[in-house]
Amino acid sequence: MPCSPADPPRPPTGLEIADWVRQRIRTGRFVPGQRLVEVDIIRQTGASRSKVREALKRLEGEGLVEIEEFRGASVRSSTLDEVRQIYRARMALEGMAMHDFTARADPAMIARLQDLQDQLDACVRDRAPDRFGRLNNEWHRLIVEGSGNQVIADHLQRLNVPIHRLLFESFYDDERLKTANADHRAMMALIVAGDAEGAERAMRRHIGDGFETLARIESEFYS
Amino acid sequence: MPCSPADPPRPPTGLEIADWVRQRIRTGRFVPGQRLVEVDIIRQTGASRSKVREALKRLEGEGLVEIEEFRGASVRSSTLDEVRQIYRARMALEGMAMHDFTARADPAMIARLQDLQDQLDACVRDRAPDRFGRLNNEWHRLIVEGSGNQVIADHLQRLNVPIHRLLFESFYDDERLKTANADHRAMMALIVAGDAEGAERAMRRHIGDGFETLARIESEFYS
DNA sequence: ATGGACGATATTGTCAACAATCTCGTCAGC
DNA sequence: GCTGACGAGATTGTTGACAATATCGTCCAT
Repeated sequence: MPCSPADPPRPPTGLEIADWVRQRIRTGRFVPGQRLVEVDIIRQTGASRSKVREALKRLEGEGLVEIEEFRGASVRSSTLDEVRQIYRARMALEGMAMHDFTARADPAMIARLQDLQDQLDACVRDRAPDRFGRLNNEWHRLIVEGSGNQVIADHLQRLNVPIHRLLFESFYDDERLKTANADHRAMMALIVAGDAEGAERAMRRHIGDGFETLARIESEFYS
Repeated sequence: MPCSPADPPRPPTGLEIADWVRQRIRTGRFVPGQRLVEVDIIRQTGASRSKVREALKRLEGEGLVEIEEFRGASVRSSTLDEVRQIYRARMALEGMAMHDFTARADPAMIARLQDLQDQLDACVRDRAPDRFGRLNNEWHRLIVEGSGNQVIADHLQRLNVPIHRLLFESFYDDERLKTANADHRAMMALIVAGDAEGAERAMRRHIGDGFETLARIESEFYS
């Protein structure tokens, strides 16, 4: 079993450290307000201090982390109003992505989307909110990637990081799960019909409804 | 003349260096493809090397510069297709900002907007495309700031940096100047009438037309 | 017990020296 | 003249030591 000779213990790069921290923020392993002490990250990742500092600066630029002089980095927390603003931006950008996707979609992409849709239907039948959440993210990502607009894709990816957990939360409400899936099916129909404007409107409504549900569920967590 | 005792030669911070470089990229003092040599920036700004490197990394995160290992930073250049994608994102976000502005606008904001509009009219009469460009930027910024959505404002600011020069270019076409100003006046009317959806559609058309004009003018500069 | 001054420790910010790599001119060989 | 190897200088990447500041426990006076 010849193991490849050129990949053993390579020290992580700044980008990798940033990914590592970002991942942990997304999944809730690092919670808002938590301090990110350089030495701890060094110990856990094996990176050098420069790389860790570089990564934290990068995450500050993304708005994920707050850095105070001589007090270091901590996970930034969002207010409910900021979440609302993020959802508003998502409505705009994902709506536009849906518009362009519909105008460009070829049969192969539509087939991939249909495949995902079938799996989502199965999740609704089986009451599998967690899996539904994952596939739902895939579904949205497919639309955005298929829109042919990498700029919008990048900005959406950044917007989604701070609300990653919330993107799963609302599907534990069975009613919301069904509504969301019905939205998806309706959008599929509009895509197939080539109705770009209709699909865009539907996407915006869909995301707007998602926030309303969320606001009801989560409002207790915010001031 | 007591000069304040606590502001003498303070070394620039990383953020200030980033602003300094960003400004020079925006105004075309640094052109796409140009190498940004650390020592040169140090000499011109008086910052330490750490700060300069920090600033360049930050700008890389913003997509403004490209950093290659052991080759350093250079100003990233955009293809025409990327400019198109940026304009598409602007249509989405500024459209949404216009929607929310119209729904929220109070008399004071509308008055400030009207004031700017009067000055824009004067520029059209006087054939002052340069001043028109500056005031036009102000006009758009006022809409976005007044929308009450800082997230959208931030993302738009980032989107605008690489196309800053282009935002002035098309107004040297007298026809475009008049059309754009007519768009503005029409949007003002929709805002006053409280027609948020109409204003959003108008803004999207306005930006879309801006790109079309640009694409005609500038297409020769891109492959 | 309480509040405030003090100091030890922990943590972050800065800098300069050194290492790694690239760039570009030079020159030998064909 | 052309090509490719070579090497000096230029530029970037990395590390470690040191400085500046914050944190938190301790002790003393009241």
